[in-house]
Amino acid sequence: MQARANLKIVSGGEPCAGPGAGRCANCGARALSVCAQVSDAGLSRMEALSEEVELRPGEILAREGDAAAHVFNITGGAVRVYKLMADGRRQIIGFLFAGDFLGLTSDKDYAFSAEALEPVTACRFNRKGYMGVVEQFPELESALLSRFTSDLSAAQAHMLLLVRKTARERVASFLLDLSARAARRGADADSVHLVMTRGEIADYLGLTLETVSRTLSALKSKGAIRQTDSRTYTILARRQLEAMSGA
Amino acid sequence: MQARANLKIVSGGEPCAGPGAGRCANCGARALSVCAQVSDAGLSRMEALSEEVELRPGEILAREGDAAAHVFNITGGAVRVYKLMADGRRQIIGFLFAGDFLGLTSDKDYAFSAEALEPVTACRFNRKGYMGVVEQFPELESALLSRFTSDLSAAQAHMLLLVRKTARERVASFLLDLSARAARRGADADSVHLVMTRGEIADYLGLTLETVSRTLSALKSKGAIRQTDSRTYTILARRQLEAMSGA
DNA sequence: CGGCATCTTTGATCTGAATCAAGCTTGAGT
DNA sequence: ACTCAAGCTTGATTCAGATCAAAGATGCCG
Repeated sequence: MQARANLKIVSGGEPCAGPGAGRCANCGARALSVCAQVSDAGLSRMEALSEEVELRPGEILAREGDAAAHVFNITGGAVRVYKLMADGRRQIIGFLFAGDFLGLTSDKDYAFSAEALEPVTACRFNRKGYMGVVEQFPELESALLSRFTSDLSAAQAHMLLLVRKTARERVASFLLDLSARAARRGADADSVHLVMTRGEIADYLGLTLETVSRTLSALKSKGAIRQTDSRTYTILARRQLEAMSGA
Repeated sequence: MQARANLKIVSGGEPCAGPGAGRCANCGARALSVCAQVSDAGLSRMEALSEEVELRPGEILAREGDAAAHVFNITGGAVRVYKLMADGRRQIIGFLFAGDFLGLTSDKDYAFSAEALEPVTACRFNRKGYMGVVEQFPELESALLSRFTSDLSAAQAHMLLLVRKTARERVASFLLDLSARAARRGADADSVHLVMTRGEIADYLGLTLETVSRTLSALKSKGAIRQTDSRTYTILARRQLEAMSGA
């Protein structure tokens, strides 16, 4: 099973090679790379819990309130994670790409929903088994803690954005963030491809789709970005964009 | 040293007795109560790392960007946790009361600042030592993971509030949240005492202090709450308040 | 008790982004 | 190549909450 490759422990923390797509042994391994000392026994128990899955756009990986059955290690494609209010108002919590994890929780149920934006490939684990194995390997557990720490601090930074930044600052921050993620995947940092719609960006940034569209147009006419096609932008003046992103 | 009492392991997860103030052995213990099996050796190592501290209003427990030296278990008083933008815009991430933890992170540095609102008593640990001991006791570690999980899901719920809720929904949610915390501490759930200023509430809810004041006045004139003094409100119509809190 | 600083309330006005409203572009399916 | 639906852009208008402004309340300290 190909998925096993995702658990192979690599020596260092070398950057994920390929530009996002397909199987990427390093993506998964990098996330766990602190645990080079994990015994073969532990590793093979992990492998036994894993299963490779593919999801079509629109397919649901997790639904808010449902029992948290799985942990996913995304190996390709893009996922949106969101919460809904009773009356349908939606907040997108974040977007996940290759190398990201989903469903790590010690709660019984998922606290959010997650849906594939594009065709997604992922390595899926039984959550209880996963958490059980993690508990037995301190190195894995501290990797998990540091993942939570960084998720939490990202959530807090995003709160700051949502409450205190203007529409322009939010959109500029968003483009820079996607650019940084592209760079981490080894792709061209100046070419930002939006896999999500304007409406989804809006729901992530706390704006409306019209405001996102207008703001992108404004950044374009200021010469900070150039639009290749309706979903791809090139960053022309990174410095300027950073200045507009508000800290 | 009194602080040791905070680490005493209690049998169940019984609610913290006193209404917030002073030393409360159960508060600390409750947070760690899953680990009834921790050996005496582990417990005494924890105790050796602990130290009781008192802080005056305005004193800083942690500063964003500084080395994360300590973990605090708040035993009395109230703390505000916040982030700043370069130009001074402030976002309050949350308020902490007796029983809450601060500084649990696997990052080198604090990602936020924290300041005492009232006189605060806390049990302070050397963070590295604390994390080290935690790693050796799986029960402690999974308590920590579940704390992170709930912090993260609280942060995500707060994002939803910040982006999608109206001013009235935010203020109603805030009052209900404080009421729930009071109930957990064993205090009267219908009497909500605000230890923070209108400006601090505003910075937490993503509003201005004028809007918070106006909204409280509006809730008062609708008969949902009654004002005892400028910092204390009584919930008169909880059902109504819940309906106004938007999900 | 009195004086001063801090916090709170309320009113008047302004404004950034939402909402309402057309067209326009893109791409998948036939 | 044509059709239709989904997504995007742009314009006009509205509105919730911000900002500006000015009294009251509260409370601390000498």
